[in-house]
Amino acid sequence: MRPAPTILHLDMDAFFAAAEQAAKPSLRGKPVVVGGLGPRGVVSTASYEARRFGVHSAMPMAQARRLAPNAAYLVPRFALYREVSERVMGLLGALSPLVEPLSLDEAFVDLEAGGSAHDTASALAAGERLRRDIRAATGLAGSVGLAGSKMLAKIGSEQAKPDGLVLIEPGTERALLGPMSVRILPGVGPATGEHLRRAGMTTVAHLAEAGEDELVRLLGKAHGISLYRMARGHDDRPVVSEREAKSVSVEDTFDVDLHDRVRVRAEVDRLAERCVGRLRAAGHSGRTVVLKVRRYDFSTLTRSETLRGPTDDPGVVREAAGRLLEAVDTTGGVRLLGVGVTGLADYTQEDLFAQAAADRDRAERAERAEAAERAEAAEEARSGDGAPGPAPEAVSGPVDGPVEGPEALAERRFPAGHDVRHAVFGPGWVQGSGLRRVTVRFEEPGSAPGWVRTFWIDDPDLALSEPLPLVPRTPPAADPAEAGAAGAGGQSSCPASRPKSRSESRSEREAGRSGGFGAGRARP
DNA sequence: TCTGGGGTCCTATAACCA
DNA sequence: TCTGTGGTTATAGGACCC
Repeated sequence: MRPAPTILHLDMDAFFAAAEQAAKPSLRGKPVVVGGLGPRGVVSTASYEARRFGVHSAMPMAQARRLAPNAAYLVPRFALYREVSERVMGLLGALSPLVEPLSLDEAFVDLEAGGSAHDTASALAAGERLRRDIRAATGLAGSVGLAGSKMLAKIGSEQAKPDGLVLIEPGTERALLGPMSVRILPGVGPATGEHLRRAGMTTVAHLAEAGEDELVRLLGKAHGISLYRMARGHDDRPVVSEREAKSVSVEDTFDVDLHDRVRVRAEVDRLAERCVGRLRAAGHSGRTVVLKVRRYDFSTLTRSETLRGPTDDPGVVREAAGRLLEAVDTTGGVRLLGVGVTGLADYTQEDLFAQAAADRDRAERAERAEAAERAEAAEEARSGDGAPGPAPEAVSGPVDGPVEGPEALAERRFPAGHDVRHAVFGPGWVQGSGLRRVTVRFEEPGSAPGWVRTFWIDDPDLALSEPLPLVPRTPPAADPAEAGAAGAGGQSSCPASRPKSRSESRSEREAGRSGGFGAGRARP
């Protein structure tokens, strides 16, 4: 018996960028790029408008800026995305108790387990209803794939993008998959793709023809077997709702490579503290401490140490990470450091020596911290190419990348894209900051595109604020005026009375279907 | 101006033990 | 006692995913 197409895969379209566009009316229909804005940042998400310039996820931000110099560049606001995600996941939960979130913007749902679909027609109806509900609740578009397996449902949602639904009828898998690139299959990334290409296999059909033995020979047992099954359209992985975390880790890439051992050690200490903070917040302890070092040449190595029992003691993790660091050659410079804990448990074994060790450690750390301050100054002198001295405010701040001048200070206090509130002008968001000034655009999710104004960063009337909901939490009862402004997908009713600039006209053309959105103003 | 951050899973090798 | 075998752990690295 063929399975009914009752596995649903939801993928929100350009999620981070779309959420920012919904929050900021002037960005609708415009290229928006969300990601790290530092010198070594990469793109998290590009809006569809930005993708037309060739910008895509994981691309170095510098390259994105070259391709789309006029796009809006924003740092991610996870608090906002989490909130939207929770609303979406809530809607999925209403369809079935079997929901498997893959990330903030993606999930599988077993519709049959929830009794919300049992055949093609009912699955289609549930999928379309879900897309409508998501749009009503969040203002955002999500694409849906429906199929008899996870793999095919995911391929379906991929094909449905943007803002669509695709159902893959059971029985049509082989014909559909055959001509597709091997890269469509889960687990085939750049390395495996290249490996297969060298063996003459570029399409899914090639894999199915090659046979299991050949794929196992090429890729190893687990990978070979699973890939052969997938290539033939077989995938019986169940939707699992609860997954236990297996590790917790934090890592930082530095704007400038670290050369000084003392500074490196101080950073490892900080990361260990942060890691344990997260570990504890999750109610876990862990037994194996992992240190990760990426060197100046991007070569990455990890060193790990397994303790006698699980711990959530910051001193113990710090010490272990410090010991691991001692075995690593960092001459030449360190680009990234990370500290992680695996072998998670939900209890700790009170280590009798932990207390004593922590005491000893504290004394050592105090010494190191002093030395680190000196080293940091030296680091800056080496790499600063004439950068101005540290701003007074920066000195008391946490050790975090190079000492900042006035430019970086404003950027950190008012990160691009974050919500602010002005005592007189009300809610808005940071359009840009630097040289001790902040430029704010005064608009909010339901409003018309707003105007901009620039303030000094120490303006007492200006403060960062929490993200505003994209759609009002409790929709007002059928008031036509209100519904028009905030209801369906942020269709802000904004007449553009001002003549459009050339770049705006182009953006709107490129925006295609979303052309009804407000014009806004050109970015400075 | 090359290349983030937080994960998962798999493989190979070595050590240890019965 | 020597040798082989097989299982489990620890460790390191790599690929992949969003």
